[in-house]
Amino acid sequence: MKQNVTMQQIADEAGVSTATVSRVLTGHPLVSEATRERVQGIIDKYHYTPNSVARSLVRRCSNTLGLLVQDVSNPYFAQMYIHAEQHATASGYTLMMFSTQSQEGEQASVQRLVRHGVDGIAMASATLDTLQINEAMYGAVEELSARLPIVLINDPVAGCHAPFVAARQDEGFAAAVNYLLALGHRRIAFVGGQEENRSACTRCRAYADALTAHGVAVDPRLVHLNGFEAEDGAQAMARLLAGENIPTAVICYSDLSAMGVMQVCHQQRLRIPDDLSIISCDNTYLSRIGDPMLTSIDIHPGEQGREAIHLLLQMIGGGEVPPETRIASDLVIRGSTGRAPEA
Amino acid sequence: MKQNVTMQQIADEAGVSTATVSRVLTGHPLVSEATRERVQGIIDKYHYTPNSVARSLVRRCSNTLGLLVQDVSNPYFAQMYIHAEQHATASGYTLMMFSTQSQEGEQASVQRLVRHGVDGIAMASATLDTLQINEAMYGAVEELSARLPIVLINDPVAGCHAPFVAARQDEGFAAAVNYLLALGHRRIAFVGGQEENRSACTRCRAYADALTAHGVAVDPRLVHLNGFEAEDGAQAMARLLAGENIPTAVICYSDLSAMGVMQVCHQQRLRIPDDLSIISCDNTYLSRIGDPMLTSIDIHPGEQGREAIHLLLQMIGGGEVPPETRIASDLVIRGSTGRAPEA
DNA sequence: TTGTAGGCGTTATCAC
DNA sequence: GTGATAACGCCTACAA
Repeated sequence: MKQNVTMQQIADEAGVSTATVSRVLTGHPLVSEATRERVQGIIDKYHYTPNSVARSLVRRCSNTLGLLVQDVSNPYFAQMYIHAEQHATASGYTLMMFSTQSQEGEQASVQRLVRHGVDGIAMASATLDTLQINEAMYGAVEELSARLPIVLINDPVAGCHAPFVAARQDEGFAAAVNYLLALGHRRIAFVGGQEENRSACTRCRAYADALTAHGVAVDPRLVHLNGFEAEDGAQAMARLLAGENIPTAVICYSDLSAMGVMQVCHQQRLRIPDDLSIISCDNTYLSRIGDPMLTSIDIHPGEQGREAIHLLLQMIGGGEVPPETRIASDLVIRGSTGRAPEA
Repeated sequence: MKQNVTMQQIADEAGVSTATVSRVLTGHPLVSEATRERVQGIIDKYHYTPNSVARSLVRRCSNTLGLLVQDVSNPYFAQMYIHAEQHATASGYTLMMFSTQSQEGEQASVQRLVRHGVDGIAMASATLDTLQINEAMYGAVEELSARLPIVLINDPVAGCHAPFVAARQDEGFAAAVNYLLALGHRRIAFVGGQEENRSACTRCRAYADALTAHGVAVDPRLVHLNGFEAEDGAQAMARLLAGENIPTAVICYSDLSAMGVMQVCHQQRLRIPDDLSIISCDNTYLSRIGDPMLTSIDIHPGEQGREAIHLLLQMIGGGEVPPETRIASDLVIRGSTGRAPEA
């Protein structure tokens, strides 16, 4: 392993001090054109780039940001990451992403980000998206945000004072219900998510509220918060079809849930949207690769990621940021929704 | 922003020198039980963790590894990352992943990893997976691997001497063809990938070779290397169905390609596998969320990632590593393949 | 067993 | 304009 070239060597060869090299590097104005050129020549010759570890140490900032997501293999989070990364890069920062996979890994990941000296952290935390209060995590976040810019990507958490960015999931789901009602549907099911999950509850409550607001009673047999995976969606759909009050439309927690629902519909030869309408949420590419393509609630994961980075940069710059940033949701209409079948 | 606790403060409060604190931290044996406990107490009290930036600087290694992938939103790469990350973490390392999205971003990403002082880099490079020789990239990799452990995740590249890990794509695709031939298929199409892409060529050649080995001529009208996206798969399938020599089976470059193929089949009311058999590659969760589930060639992205990290760690430890590591491919049979329809 | 001192590669504050 | 010099927070001979 060849040693990396150091600033001292550049300085020696250029016959100047390291201070001057440093000035050339950072574009400091007080350096004569002649020396600047000479030094730059040596720098180019060796393809020298300053050691950012040393630089971070003395500058006490690393130009690095952290992003925590639950699972990158979910295109929803992948999208969030990609956009966050682009924004960070465009702003001269490097984004370190960790996919925690499990709630247990979350605190450890935060610790690692901190130790690696990131200048700020955006968290799409799983732990903070549950209803069961996790004191340890709350405390950790509170403590952390006293030392470091922290932005939560989530619905608001009581007791956490970090600014957050979140989609208007409620509006999106209400719009979805209204759209289905307008198409004549009355037996509308909700599939996916989990009882203890805050996002799932928010979405499900928006669904229920929109129904009751239009005088449609919520049938608990049509509500299946049985998990986040495609397979869970499939199971829920199978049970719905085996049940008594068969729905004419299904609203899904996510694209993934919807894929499971679609799978069962195909298996059972249900025609979509003739026999059953489906609306998913997330509007990732998954909503476009099935047949028919899914009408989907776009909660803009990319924008959420981008905005989180934006807020982080503001905070690092010493600016004030609003305690909450809301991203609008849009209902993207595609082929999976249609008029309710004549009863 | 509260200052972080430093080693000096711990030392002061414990009434020892920083050297002793350091020894406690690193588990050095030569420190009395009494002082160790006292120091550890203070450390725990403040939740002190050593600043890893400073540590990296003096140790001249960061316990950090880099992974470059083309696109994390592709579950294939997400899987690779997740397993690589797990292995790195289990080995006391932190993995920094960059999703380059474009070939242009690749070199910049490598540069950033290097500057951030990673101890080694695993690259699932897009640039190195093309047939058109990219001198710049070759040079960069060669130069890099003289200074830093580098592992390529790819088929071998002439002129690059970094060790690589790659799946036996050829075997997987040959097995897929053989399986279809055994089911009586003769008109077998290939869909997805790109002419200039090395992986695509490897897979397509394996497909062609397996066919000719069994005396089946390759019909160029059945080969569509028209892109990597699901949509490209859909277009190819649409063209196949509009063509003269309609296939009874399709082998797809990837799960994504296969999703597009499936989409068109559903649209055109083709029954799978009765009218058409489909085999995909990658065996990500995509292959399990459609109906029917896809028979798929598993090229074990997770194992590739894990193995790449393993090799990197070996190299860092000064060990010798084999120039090439091959991962077997398996054909996972599911519902999308069946006997050829009677002609 | 513990402390002192020097250095890791930069940057920033002074003088000159 | 430029160059010493002192940090930044930690590790490691070497000395005690």
